[in-house]
Amino acid sequence: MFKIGELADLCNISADTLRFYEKNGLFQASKRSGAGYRLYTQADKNRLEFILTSKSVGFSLKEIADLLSINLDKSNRTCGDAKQLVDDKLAQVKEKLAELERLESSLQSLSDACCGGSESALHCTILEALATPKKPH
Amino acid sequence: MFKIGELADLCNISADTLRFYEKNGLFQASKRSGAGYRLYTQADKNRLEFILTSKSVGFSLKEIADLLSINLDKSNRTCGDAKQLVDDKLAQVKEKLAELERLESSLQSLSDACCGGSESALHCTILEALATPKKPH
DNA sequence: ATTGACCTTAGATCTTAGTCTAGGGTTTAT
DNA sequence: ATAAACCCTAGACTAAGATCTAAGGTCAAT
Ligand SMILES: [Zn+2]
Ligand SMILES: [Zn+2]
Ligand SMILES: [Zn+2]
Ligand SMILES: [Zn+2]
Repeated sequence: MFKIGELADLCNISADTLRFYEKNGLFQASKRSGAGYRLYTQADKNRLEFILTSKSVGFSLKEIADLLSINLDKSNRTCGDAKQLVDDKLAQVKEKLAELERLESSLQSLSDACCGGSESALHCTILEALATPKKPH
Repeated sequence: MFKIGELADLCNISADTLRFYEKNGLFQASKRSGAGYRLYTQADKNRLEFILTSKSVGFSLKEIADLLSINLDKSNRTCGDAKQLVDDKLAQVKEKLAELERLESSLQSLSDACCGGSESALHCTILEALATPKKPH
């Protein structure tokens, strides 16, 4: 059994984060000691690793709760259920990517057009471009 | 002169947002009416358009404040000053892009490996992969 | 003269994922 | 037996960019 600080160290997160996950219903210690200390089992640690791996591929805590509920009830849930969550997330990520690519290209154009020199910015193409209203897309 | 609602409509934002920008030092009405109503000039509108265009290429409000201060004092600032802000932002955007591309590829692998069918999720490769601790990169 | 649309302020609330503090109890080692 | 290191709770605070609410004042038209 691990105390909260031990588990936190093992998983490279803080004890505060573990308490936060608990408060948000993601993750509870299996037991408490006589003094009220949280005591985590290996199974608890596995569940936490599931959470952290999910986080590392971009899922929010709310989405991770959904993944966990599928994982907890595997035999009554389908591959389709799991894949749906992944595909929804993938779609979100692609959307953000597209937006960031748009920003990247706008910024690159701004940067390319400006000499970046040390003369005054009176005719700076960046400032001129930013002062020009853009039609909404 | 525009009242706050008029300017907001013209620029497709809310009056609340204009008050919020004011509170954050980005943007103030040139005048107030006898009753205390904000009154905006065409120059105010130009400044707002600068803000909104900057926002649309990804600058935060804090960064926009920097851009505005360069724009307001053009003759004492340099192209290099302006370009620096753009290049810093570009670097940030590229960083986020790289992270999102990493997420995209992880999610795509998860999705590709799962049949997505309607049988039980007992052997779902997605759930298996998420249960496998990842070494930190 | 009263309705409705508009404006004012200060302050609360939202989202996300925590971090930090205060005030106190427990365990371990010296 | 006492200090260090750990744990507990509840609740406040952070960033960012708004949005919403309450309570009230103003303006145009009927
Ligand atoms: Zn130049
Ligand atoms: Zn320039
Ligand atoms: Zn399957
Ligand atoms: Zn599957």
